Amino acid sequence: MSMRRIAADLECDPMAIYRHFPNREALLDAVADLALAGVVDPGPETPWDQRLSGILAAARSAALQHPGIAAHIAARPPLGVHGLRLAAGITASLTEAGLSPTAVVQTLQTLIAYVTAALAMAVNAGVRDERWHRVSQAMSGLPGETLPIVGSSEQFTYGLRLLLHGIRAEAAAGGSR
Amino acid sequence: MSMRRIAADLECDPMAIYRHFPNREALLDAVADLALAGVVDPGPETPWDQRLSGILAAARSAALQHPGIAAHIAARPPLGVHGLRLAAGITASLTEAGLSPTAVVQTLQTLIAYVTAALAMAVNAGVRDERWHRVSQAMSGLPGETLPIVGSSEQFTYGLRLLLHGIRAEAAAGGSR
DNA sequence: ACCTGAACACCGTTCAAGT
DNA sequence: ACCTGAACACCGTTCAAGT
Repeated sequence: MSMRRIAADLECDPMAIYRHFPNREALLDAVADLALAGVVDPGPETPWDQRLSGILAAARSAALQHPGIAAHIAARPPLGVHGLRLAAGITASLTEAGLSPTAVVQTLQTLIAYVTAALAMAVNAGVRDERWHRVSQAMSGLPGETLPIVGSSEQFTYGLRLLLHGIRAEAAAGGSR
Repeated sequence: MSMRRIAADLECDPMAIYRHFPNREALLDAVADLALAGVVDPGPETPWDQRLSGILAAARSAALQHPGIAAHIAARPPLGVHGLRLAAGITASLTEAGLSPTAVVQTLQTLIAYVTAALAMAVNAGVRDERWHRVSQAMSGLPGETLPIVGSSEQFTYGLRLLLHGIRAEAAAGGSR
């Protein structure tokens, strides 16, 4: 929620917020970046794939700890200091993996797309989205109990593993280009 | 935009809409599904990876032809008739690829996450998001002209290729499980 | 010069009042 | 019984009026 709601929680006039931020979006950007402050980059000593997974998983769980802001993180490019710091870590990992500069940027975009979507799913799925449950049941015919939960960290890890396979294949195929 | 706006365009009372749909979300779900009506599934004769790419790319471009509804498609599970039809096509492709039933459901979720995120990027990036441009520049040091455009179909295809690599690897590793 | 809060132009939805 | 539209409880933001 926002502006009036935040102002009420802060026990101040709604307009006082506009003294500090030009608009609602700027305020949410700032909060979003703050939510990523605690995410640690394992750094260049860690193997690139572990570093990559580490950053992405940590960013995901950090965002989920502030569910109110997760939707906004999911919707905007990471231009705050912490967002850029993590993007730099991912970029370094991908470069170390052997991708060309162009491939690094494309893969960075793909990864951010994936994390934000996984985040969005986790947020508006609660923990188990009844709607998703119905899709899965309709498709698979599996009993409900064994289905992977939408937006779960297991589900996130699975998709990330697919992408890591792709990155390795891409690096092997065109690394020097 | 919505309810009052739609009613104005329809030249009717805003409340008349509530005679046909219980709420705004139900209306948008219906419109979203309609937007996917024209997406054709190449069908089982087509090799699974081409079928998969075909469905996803077609769904993406169909959604982008109605930019007003793309954001909603990006935010909700595909439970309309056309959404389920496409999900069934994807499921069939993944099964043919050799994934286990559980892997099929997990991969389906991953793919939908990716498409919806790519869609969201394309929508709120216009065609070239100045914010994204800044991230990419900060990261890569490449001249702006050569950067892949955020939310472009080339960018979409690149990420999809990564995922297809992952699916093939997964099928080869654990197909019979 | 600074800050407050009334006011503007919205929104989705409810529900009493009309037919 | 059906439908309309006034009203409710919001929203982000502007801007005139106060100090």
